[in-house]
Amino acid sequence: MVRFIIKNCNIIKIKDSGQCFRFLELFYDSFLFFSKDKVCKVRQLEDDIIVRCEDKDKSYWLYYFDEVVYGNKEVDYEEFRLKCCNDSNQFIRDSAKFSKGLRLLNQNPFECLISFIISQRKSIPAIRDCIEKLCSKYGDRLGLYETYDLYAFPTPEQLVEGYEKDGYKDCSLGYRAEYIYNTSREILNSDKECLECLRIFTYEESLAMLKKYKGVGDKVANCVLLYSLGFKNAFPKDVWINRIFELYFSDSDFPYDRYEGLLGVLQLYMFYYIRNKSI
DNA sequence: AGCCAGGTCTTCG
DNA sequence: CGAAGACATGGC
Repeated sequence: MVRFIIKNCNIIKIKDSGQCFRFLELFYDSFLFFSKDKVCKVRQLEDDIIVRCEDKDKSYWLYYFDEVVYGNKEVDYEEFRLKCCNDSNQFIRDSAKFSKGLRLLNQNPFECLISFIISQRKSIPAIRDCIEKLCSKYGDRLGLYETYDLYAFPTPEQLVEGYEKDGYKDCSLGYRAEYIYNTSREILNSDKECLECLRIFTYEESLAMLKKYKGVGDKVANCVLLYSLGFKNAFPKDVWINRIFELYFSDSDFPYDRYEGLLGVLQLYMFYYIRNKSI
């Protein structure tokens, strides 16, 4: 096991930001986070987090928490947030003030894609519930932590087999089951984990390729680009963002230019703020 | 009972 | 193009 600190990072805000679904609350400041077939334990300090994981997974989790970025330029989150705190629009200022320590994650692309296919017309607790059912039913069992059985996210192969066996029965997926099956099958049949390759294409190219999967529209595709493929300028527009635009911005005066390159971080701040401010 | 949930697909003009 | 309906399921 290895331990390391990530500075200026708030795991409680991250888990409430709607970008990831697989975590387990052990205590108010202590969580297990899951990604693909890996687990780590995270504890919140004042402004930083401590991560504990297997030695071999250290670089995986550093990347997951966007602390180390291969190829791309690293984001100075606090610098960006302070810039947002100076915006002329009050909603942007309030969102940024509320979001100190929040950051984007680099999730596994397949897991992210399936998760956001499930997300359509479901509440966040319902999404989490569906995903956990898929994992415990079709994913590899990782072991026991205290009283919890831990499972990996299913591989494309496991999801293909699972649907052909029982159609994801009892996973509450409804009409999404077929979307998940078709997507998993296409990915399995197209030269292994082609999703990772999308990093090297342009935003427009990768967006178009994701939208070819049935059940993946503009919003889901942008979530996958932003939360798993390093496209930090992707800007998913869901019902909440649309509400924000109606309430706080008159037609097309959103400051896209001012935040060009990191629009996805601003989107995260606004989504997190509108969903959590009253709590 | 009826509406909504981090939408997308199909169909029709 | 843009608008309108359909789509499974569960919670309130």
